[in-house]
Amino acid sequence: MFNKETEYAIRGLIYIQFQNDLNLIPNINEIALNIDAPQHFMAKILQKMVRQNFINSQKGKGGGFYFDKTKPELPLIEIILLIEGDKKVNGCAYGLNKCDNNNPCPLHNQYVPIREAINKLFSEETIQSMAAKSHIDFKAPFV
Amino acid sequence: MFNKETEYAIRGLIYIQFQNDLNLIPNINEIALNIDAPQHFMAKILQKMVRQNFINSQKGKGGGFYFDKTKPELPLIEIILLIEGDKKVNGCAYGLNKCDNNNPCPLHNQYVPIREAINKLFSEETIQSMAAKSHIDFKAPFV
DNA sequence: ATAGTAAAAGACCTTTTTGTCTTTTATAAA
DNA sequence: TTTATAAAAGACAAAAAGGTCTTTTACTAT
Repeated sequence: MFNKETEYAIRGLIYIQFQNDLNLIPNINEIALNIDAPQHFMAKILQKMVRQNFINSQKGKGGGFYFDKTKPELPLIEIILLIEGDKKVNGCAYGLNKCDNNNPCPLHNQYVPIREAINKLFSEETIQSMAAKSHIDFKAPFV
Repeated sequence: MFNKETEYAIRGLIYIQFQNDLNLIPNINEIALNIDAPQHFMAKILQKMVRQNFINSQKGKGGGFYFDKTKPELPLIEIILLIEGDKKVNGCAYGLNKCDNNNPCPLHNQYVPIREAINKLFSEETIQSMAAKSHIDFKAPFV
């Protein structure tokens, strides 16, 4: 469904939120280890998240990553759009650049409702709602 | 939704079927041109389709590609599985290797019905049913 | 037969994605 | 104020996806 970068981003953010809920601020090392992502690749991804203001970071001893609790929840779709772009979520499955009700590709009519369901799911589901569904035993479920 | 190879494969096969319906056997040059794919890349893809027995080919003057009319219709899912593999269509969106009702990822319950709808669509829709929905004016809709 | 045509095959190249390594900068605790 | 720590930055490398070019093989129409 998603590429690696998006997958790591989602898992990493959920891990951060999950730890934040326990009043902890995890660092990259810990995050990468627990969500099974390459450490430095994960670092780059989280830098991007910080630049986008999805999360905050703290340098130095005791530092790490955390969500601003005063901000609204972060829907998955924002992460997907940032990393994979609009085509991933609104593009034509057949590859037409303009594909709509007036100019439908051979898949259009059947595909549209599915695409809408996907959009709905990823707009409603947030990092916070997903963190709440996660297990305490977060470790190594990706093997 | 799909990678380039799958997209070209689907479009190419539909083009072939569409021309076959007019009693024509298109060659690679014509196919690539009309579906807006790179010629030699398209050639490789169609070779794969021939090896899988999805289509037949004919070398020499007047040659090209065609479907065996005595065979059943070709569902999209077979092409997708061949090129992108099972994960594309049955993988966990969150990246778990085992994700099921007993061991659900935070997206599982909401994602499963969508995945099933996608599977249903691509199992029911065939190259032949899509060719039947295509326009005579096949050319250059991909710009 | 043979000449022309079109697919098959395979070597090669480019771009994107994924991943690694090293250096720099900021911060907090001692 | 120094030291340890952790994020930021950026150069580099490997692998995968996407694409090109050339040669070989097979076939068909003449």
